[in-house]
Amino acid sequence: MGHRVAPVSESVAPGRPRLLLIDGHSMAYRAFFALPVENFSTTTGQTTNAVYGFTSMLINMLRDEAPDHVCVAFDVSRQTFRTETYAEYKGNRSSSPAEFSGQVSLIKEVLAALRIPTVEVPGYEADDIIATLSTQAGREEFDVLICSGDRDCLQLVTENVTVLYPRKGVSDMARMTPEAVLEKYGVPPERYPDLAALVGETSDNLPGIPGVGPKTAAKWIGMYGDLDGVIGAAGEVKGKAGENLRAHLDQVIVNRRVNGLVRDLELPLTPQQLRLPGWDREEVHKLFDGLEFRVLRERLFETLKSPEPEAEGGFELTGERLGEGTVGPWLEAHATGVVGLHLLGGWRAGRGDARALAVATPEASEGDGEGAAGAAAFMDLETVAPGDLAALSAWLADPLRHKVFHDAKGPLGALAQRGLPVAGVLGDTALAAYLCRPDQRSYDLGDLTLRHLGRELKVEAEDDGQLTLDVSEGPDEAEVAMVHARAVIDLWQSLQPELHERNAADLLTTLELPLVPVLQEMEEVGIAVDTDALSDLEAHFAAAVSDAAKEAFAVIGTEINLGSPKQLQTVLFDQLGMPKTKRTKTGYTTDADALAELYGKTEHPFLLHLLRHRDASRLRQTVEGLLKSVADDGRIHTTYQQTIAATGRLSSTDPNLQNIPIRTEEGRRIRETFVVGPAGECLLTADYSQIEMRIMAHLSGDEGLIEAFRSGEDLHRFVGSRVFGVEPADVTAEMRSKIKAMSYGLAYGLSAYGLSRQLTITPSEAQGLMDDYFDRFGGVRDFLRGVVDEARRTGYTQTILGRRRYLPDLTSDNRQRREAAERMALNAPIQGSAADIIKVAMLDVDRALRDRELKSRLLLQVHDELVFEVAPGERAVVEELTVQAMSGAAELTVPLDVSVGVGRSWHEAAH
DNA sequence: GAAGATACGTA
DNA sequence: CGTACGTATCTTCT
Repeated sequence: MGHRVAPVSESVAPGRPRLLLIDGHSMAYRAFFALPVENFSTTTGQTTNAVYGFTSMLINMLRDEAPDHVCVAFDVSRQTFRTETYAEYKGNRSSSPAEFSGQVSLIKEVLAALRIPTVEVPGYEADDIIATLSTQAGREEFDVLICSGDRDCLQLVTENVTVLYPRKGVSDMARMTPEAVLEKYGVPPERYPDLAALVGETSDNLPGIPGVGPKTAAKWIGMYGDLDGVIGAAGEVKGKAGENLRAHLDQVIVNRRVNGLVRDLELPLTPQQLRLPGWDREEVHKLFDGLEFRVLRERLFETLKSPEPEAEGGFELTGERLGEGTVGPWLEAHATGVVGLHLLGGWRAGRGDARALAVATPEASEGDGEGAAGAAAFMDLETVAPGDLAALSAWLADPLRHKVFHDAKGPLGALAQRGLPVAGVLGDTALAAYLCRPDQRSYDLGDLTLRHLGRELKVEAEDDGQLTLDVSEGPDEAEVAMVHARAVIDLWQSLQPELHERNAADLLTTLELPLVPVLQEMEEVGIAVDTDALSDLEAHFAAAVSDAAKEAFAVIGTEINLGSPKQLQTVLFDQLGMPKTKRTKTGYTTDADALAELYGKTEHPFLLHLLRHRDASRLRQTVEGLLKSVADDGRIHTTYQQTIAATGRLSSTDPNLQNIPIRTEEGRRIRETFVVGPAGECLLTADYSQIEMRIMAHLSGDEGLIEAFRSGEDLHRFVGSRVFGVEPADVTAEMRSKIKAMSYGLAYGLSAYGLSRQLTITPSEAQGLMDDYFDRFGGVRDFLRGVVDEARRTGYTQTILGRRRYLPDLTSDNRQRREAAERMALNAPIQGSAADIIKVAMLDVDRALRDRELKSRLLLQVHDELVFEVAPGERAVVEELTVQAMSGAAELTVPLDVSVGVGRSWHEAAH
């Protein structure tokens, strides 16, 4: 037998005991319909959607409500005292689907493994058990929560009894308190069965009074006090409703007899005996293995493990400001193992300034006593004595002295620019946390220490209970910096197991971490800009904007703000009476697609001017932004974000150089202003051709697609010839563009409907096109399906380098969220593998440039493209080693083609 | 002034 | 009812 784990309850603050009562059947049935049957079956063919949904709901309850007593009640059979009273009771219910029936016993097994008591009583329903327990518990000072999809339970609601009624699926619950019941139904909880008797309950096959809904029923109960009052006054109720009431009095009385819950059953257990005894880890493992519940298992263990020590306070500190002559000795004494570093200073856009450095050793290293405090030191880099600086410099540059930073890119650059290059960077806590959970929005050090260490990022206050006079004086800069360094090293150590569990340790060491200095240098170098040309462009686009605005105003006769969607809607739909477009949250869309469609319908010239205005002001705004970003050296230094995109891509900010226009002629003029610097020979761009489709071919192993890439034929032409059954030469431009749209759409989880919208064909034509595609490229279909299935089983997707993306929503009972997660699951391995590959290429190129001591530099990365500034005389060698590095970055079953171009501007270097 | 919504540029 | 981003602008709320 497995060892017991302490129940959640023991950690909950003392107070009134909390009892959770669940209607097992009702919730299981809800779960069954909330989750798609076809997505939940084990390899042996057992359907598990209801078990999954129920267990998921249960885990959420245990986590969010932290009950210390729990009971799940089940119905025994359909024969109850109610069917004796009223033979038709629930007579309308068809027998439950075959896939459902078998799952109830599995749910009972889950409950058994969790040591959650279940109760059932022949002749009675789960609701009666719940009613009895909640009545008893109410007398014994419990707070009671009832989880049931049966509205009859609402009669049990009191100040201390709340019903959680599922709104949608099994995760979205309405908290029905007395106030909520009154608000929703217009009667207090104890009168609810009176109301239900009048209105009827379809799901129980209890007919109500025709023409009487909750509003009328609530009004009557309000007037006559309760059902007896209503019945007594039946004679005086006027109108059709009154007639119907008199005609159906018998049914109403039956209804009321049947829907009242029994509160005094003989039960084998009292509320006190429902206390959770702790659960059986081993049995849960065995059971979940059989059910193939990987994600749920993790959620369960995460939820029910000894709860997080909630922000147990901050960090204790034993640290010192290093004075003259002490830096070398301190480092020798303390900084021999891995240490955390925290730099004070500033850095952005590749430039940095390092003012002071804090170093901390782990809080408790092996061999030390329990809670032994590590050492910490602080040194001011601006005032440090030459001898100390030399010692620090040697230590920083020593690759055998292992260091960990949080978000190293800025600090490494800042230190290097102060003449202190750093080697031996073993880790980066921001990158580590990102690789473990790439969907997080922030990897702020404070958030991470709270999340992983359960501690606030602050200096532990001296708790001597005394008020000091100078309350305003907090910890000084050095203390704060040392605490940060301590947090970094403690966090690093606590991240290790997770890093290995999630297969991310190698990815960190061999890919993301080595990329840090590469990105740092790209930012520092920047790209040269022809500011004069850029200013000319600004004027040009500004003129186009006011031109278009003038003409637009002339057409409609008023001057509105063309940038305001709200004002546009007034003009388009109210004043000009155009047909309504697709809905947005606040009205109707005025996006470019919709405007073009409107123009097709109305040919109204205002639309043309508006579109021109949009284009021109967009371009002007882009140019303005770029002009503002030009640094004193005449170059733009973007910042690359390495922990933002959940798929593993980089992103670029301040300014974003990954979305510089290229599609339109006017837009491309902006690319002409990105130029080679004065000392360079030219710019060189190198990009992967169709890398995502190649990855699709590789991952799917589809013979047809692989052949397409090996044949050297134009991809879309080749695929088109297969899909349409014609010779490649006979693939028309229209056929080719349809195929192109579909091929790319597949990698995004495009639906037939979406494809039809994009190609302006009917959904069934689009479906036909997709069917033909998959007939010819069945491997692609199998692959896409397999990706989602596997992700649902394991909880994550994987790239070719093992980069994971966790998608818990794949098993959400909310269809929108689930389908969104499915599309992410389709896309993540493809987009992410492409990101892996180009990162490998960047490392290889950087190493090659360094090894050969070339002066040319990598400047930009735009997802599948690299931009270099080529030093005089190096064009051929840079081209050669770039192609080498990029096409050799991964071994795929298809070649990785790279195309290269050179020119004085980014535009000219395109190809 | 912050926050949300809308629109749109790239791969 | 197509993935991944960043930025500018307008609107609404605090």
